[in-house]
Amino acid sequence: MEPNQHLHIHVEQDSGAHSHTSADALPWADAARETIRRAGHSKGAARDALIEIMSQRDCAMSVPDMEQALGERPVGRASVYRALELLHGLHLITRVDIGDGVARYERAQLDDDDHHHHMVCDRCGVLIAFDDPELEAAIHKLSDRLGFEATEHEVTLRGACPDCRN
Amino acid sequence: MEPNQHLHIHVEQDSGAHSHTSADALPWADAARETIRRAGHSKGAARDALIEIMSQRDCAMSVPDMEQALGERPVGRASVYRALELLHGLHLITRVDIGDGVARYERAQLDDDDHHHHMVCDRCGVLIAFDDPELEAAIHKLSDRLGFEATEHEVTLRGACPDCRN
DNA sequence: AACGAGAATGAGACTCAATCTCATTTGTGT
DNA sequence: ACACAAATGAGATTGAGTCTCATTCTCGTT
Repeated sequence: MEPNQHLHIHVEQDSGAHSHTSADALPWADAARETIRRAGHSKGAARDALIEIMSQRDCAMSVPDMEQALGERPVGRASVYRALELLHGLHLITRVDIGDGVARYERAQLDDDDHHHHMVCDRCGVLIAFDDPELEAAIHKLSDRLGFEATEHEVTLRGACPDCRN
Repeated sequence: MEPNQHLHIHVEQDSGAHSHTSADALPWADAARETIRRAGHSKGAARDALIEIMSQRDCAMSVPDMEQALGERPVGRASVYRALELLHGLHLITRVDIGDGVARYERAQLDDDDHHHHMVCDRCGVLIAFDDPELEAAIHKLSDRLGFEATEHEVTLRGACPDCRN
């Protein structure tokens, strides 16, 4: 029932396949470090290690996940949270909240071509990512009408995944 | 910066005004108690007090909010969480997660005419409820296409509210 | 109305993510 | 190399949420 599995689905409207591999990992790490430098920050080992870890994973990670992934490297809790705060403030990562009281974070997409949301299966706990142009369009139109300048949005579906429906 | 203010907005497409008053409060409390009874549960003072509190508020409440609202009445923490679990399981309340690590709950709408989502202002912390038929339609089409049986969904917009844009 | 099985309750211990403090280490410009 | 500022980490602290278990209450039965 823990979200330890991850899938990615792309809802096709018309075009071809859409890959969700970690091909963008390295460019993201570089872009992140560059953005941080330009924002006037010194470099630091803890933050660098965290960027390294996050660049290697496609799926949303919790802080405990990160601490485990860091393993060898001794990175203090406080530094992890500080780094996440900075990365989030610079829109380099996105916060994902699936409702279990644990914040998760994942790389923000450089091209907003790859923007996506999540479904959580109530039964097996699987976390499935998906993206849907039609949904994005509805959200953009909506925030315009509301006069709300939305810098971020998050959509979470909860229910039974295809496997658990059987 | 705390979500202590609440507004409700309805995005009109065609029809007339839509009220978001607590007119439905009493029917909801009755329906809730009836549903619980039919589900085979005995009645209990703590749960009843909680239903009373929740029926009087339109906006999403956190557990600390509820404990404060209960004030006089001595309701144990455990009973509050148990009652919420039961109410949620019976779809009588909806869980709202605005990303501050505190779960909030609000009455589920009896008619799904009044289903809504939330915007959180990053600056002043105001929590604004809205509903949009177009967004709902996009989500329903989406979950059909995904083969995901979504019993619940949640949309959260983050950014600057109309007031804070100035 | 008294009885008893099972449900509901509450005090408080406990877990764990997240925050805060502050002394120490590291990075950077001079 | 020097000095100041930024980054780091160990550990204390907070606070939401969970768990346990003894007690109280409900409700059908007698």
